[in-house]
Amino acid sequence: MKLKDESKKQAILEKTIDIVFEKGFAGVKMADLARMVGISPSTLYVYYRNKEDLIISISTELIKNVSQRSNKEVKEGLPYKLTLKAVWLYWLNFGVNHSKEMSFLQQLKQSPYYKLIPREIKDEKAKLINDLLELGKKEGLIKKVDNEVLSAVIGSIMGETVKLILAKNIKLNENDNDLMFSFVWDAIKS
Amino acid sequence: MKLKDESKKQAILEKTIDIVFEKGFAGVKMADLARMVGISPSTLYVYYRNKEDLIISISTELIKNVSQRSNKEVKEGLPYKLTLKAVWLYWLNFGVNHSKEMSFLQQLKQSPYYKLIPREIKDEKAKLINDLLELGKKEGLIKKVDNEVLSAVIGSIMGETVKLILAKNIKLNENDNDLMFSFVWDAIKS
Amino acid sequence: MKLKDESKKQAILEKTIDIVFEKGFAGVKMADLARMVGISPSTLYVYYRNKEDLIISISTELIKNVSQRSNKEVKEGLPYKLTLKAVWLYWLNFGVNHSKEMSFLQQLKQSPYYKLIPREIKDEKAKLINDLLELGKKEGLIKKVDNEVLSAVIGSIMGETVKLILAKNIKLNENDNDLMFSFVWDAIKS
Amino acid sequence: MKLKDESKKQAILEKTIDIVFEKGFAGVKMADLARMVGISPSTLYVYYRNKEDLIISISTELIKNVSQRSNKEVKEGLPYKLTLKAVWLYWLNFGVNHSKEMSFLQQLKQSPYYKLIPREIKDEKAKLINDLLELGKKEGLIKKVDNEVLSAVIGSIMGETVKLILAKNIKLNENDNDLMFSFVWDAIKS
DNA sequence: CATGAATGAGCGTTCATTCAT
DNA sequence: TATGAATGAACGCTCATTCAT
Repeated sequence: MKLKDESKKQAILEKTIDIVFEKGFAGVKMADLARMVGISPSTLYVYYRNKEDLIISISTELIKNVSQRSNKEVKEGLPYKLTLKAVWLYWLNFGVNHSKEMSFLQQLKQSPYYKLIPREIKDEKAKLINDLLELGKKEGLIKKVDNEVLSAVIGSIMGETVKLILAKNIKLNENDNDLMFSFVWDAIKS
Repeated sequence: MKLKDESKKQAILEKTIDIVFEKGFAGVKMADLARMVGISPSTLYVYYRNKEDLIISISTELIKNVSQRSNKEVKEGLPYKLTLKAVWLYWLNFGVNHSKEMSFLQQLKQSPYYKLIPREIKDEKAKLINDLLELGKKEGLIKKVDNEVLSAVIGSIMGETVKLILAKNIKLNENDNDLMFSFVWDAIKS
Repeated sequence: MKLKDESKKQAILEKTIDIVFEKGFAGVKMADLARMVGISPSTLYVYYRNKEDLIISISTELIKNVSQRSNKEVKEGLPYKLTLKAVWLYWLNFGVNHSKEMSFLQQLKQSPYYKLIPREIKDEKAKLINDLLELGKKEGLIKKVDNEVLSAVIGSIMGETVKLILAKNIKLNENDNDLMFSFVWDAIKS
Repeated sequence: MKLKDESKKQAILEKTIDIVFEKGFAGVKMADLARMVGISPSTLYVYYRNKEDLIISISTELIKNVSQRSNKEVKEGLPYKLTLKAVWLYWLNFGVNHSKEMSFLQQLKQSPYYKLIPREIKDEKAKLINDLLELGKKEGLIKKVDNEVLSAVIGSIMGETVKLILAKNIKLNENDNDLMFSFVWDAIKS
């Protein structure tokens, strides 16, 4: 398998996500990863300085990707609750359709690598939801609680919801969407 | 250091929890653990067949302990919401006062060891809350949703809440209790 | 080959010296060394924390050994020149009969490990000769030059002399001894 | 960076000497060297078959350079001791002013590469001093000892002297010159 | 019961070298 | 001539596990 430049980096990224999904961060072995990509272990070190750099770079790339995409879900002019719902649904769908990436990001937060990711990258990911929550609080629509608490609650509900949807192999219909969002909305609305 | 059987097993359990709290499951090294307990690495194999057996046994023991304790919190004759709140508060307090055990159980769920724990043990942990949720649904007080979904939501909110309380070093007062429980109740009530 | 404790450490020491003699410090490979001693590479790490620790420990041991032995060569009551000659001859003989150890110590000085050896160990080795040189200067017998210069000159002459004796397979007789010492004495006498 | 053949070879030579001075022969990494020269590692293989060839070629070049230069220091008609002193001083000055090259040549002698250098090149370096020593012996001025012994003594004293001068940052004045040379002369004179 | 000694299997990483362009 | 990409062969080191005592 002779792939070129960027596509090889892409392959490394994908296979790493696969491994983390199946075996967690501790299961990422450079030799295994290389074999899955179809390259020599030493070739990995052409692209990344070491394992840590590989994980951090891939994490950063992933966070940037999903952050950019979810920003596009915010349409002007919608009522607050619907905007929040749109973002929520986007993330829920993303989580269901990109469960490996979602799993990667969740496991990342509890891995020792998380603290090594540049603050600006982390902030980028949190900015959209934080802005939304601030707006909701200013309009008196949601509980006046620390953003960290609110977004942790939302995030954890979403994570578990995605896991359960996937585990039970449910297709999301309109009713399901409403139900799932009601957990969030009811939890945080004032 | 001369310890009798059971107290040595207890020491192993405690030190393992300490390590998982500080470094996660990947940080549990048989040699380190033995040193912390004050015994030889080979002695660990007198008590447990191998590392997996050690982790599984300790996890099982821990789950049994906390399950038994929370059962005692259910008093007869209280209104439903208050019973649920009592259980919630018990767990919240437990999480705050036994943060290491709590952390262990949370990390366990995402570790490769979780799937190796006997189903009956996992069920035992879930039984109390499942019974409570069934009751609530029968009385029409909470959303008619799969118990797994509901308990996952409750569990995840609690986990994050405990984390935040500990991170911010907040003492729980009556108002905080009410606020935190409102997240849960508002989320699941019908 | 099943050796016990101290004899195994001794075997590691000897084989390490052999390797340094034949291939220099850069040629010391943990796996090679282990094979030569007849143990597993990981067993080396039972005795030494890592390669650096192994080299430093062995160097320290060696320096201590030879320092102690040469101290015994100083007899009271001899004229200064003869005392110096006795020490010199002791070292020359030691160098010829323990050429591997000698080579080890010389190569050590130019290896990156030298700076990691505790100062007190290095001082111990230099103390005897420094004391002798100080005495010689006080009695007006040798050049009033920095001890470091003098001992470097003596040491370098000795090192080269030993090398040449070995290369040419010369047996030392009384005349040779006198000749070799004359290099040193003539160089430093005032 | 566009360099012509010879100047690129010169750059490789200089940077190699720099590396050996700073980190020793074991510290010469083809990739590092290439980066310092401003070329690609593979370009090194356009100029040299492999690392060994590179080291040997550079060593040979260096030996030739310094041999040629010191030959010019021998003026006809001077008394023997002064001729020897002139050569000695030339080398001492060379060692102090070209400490990197000097260090390279000294380290070379103890590196595994030394035995791979053609005998004729080594002889070329020794020829001048050997001729001088032969002359001295014929005139009955210096000890009738093997040239190798004598030149090793002279060389080792010089090496240490240069090291000490550099370490102590001494400027050479007339007295110092005399003192240092006295070590040599006193050692070898008959 | 307890352990000191030993190890095999594996991991992350380095580096001289090759090769198609 | 020059090089970017790739790699095989090592190397230092870790760690769960075994075994004789």
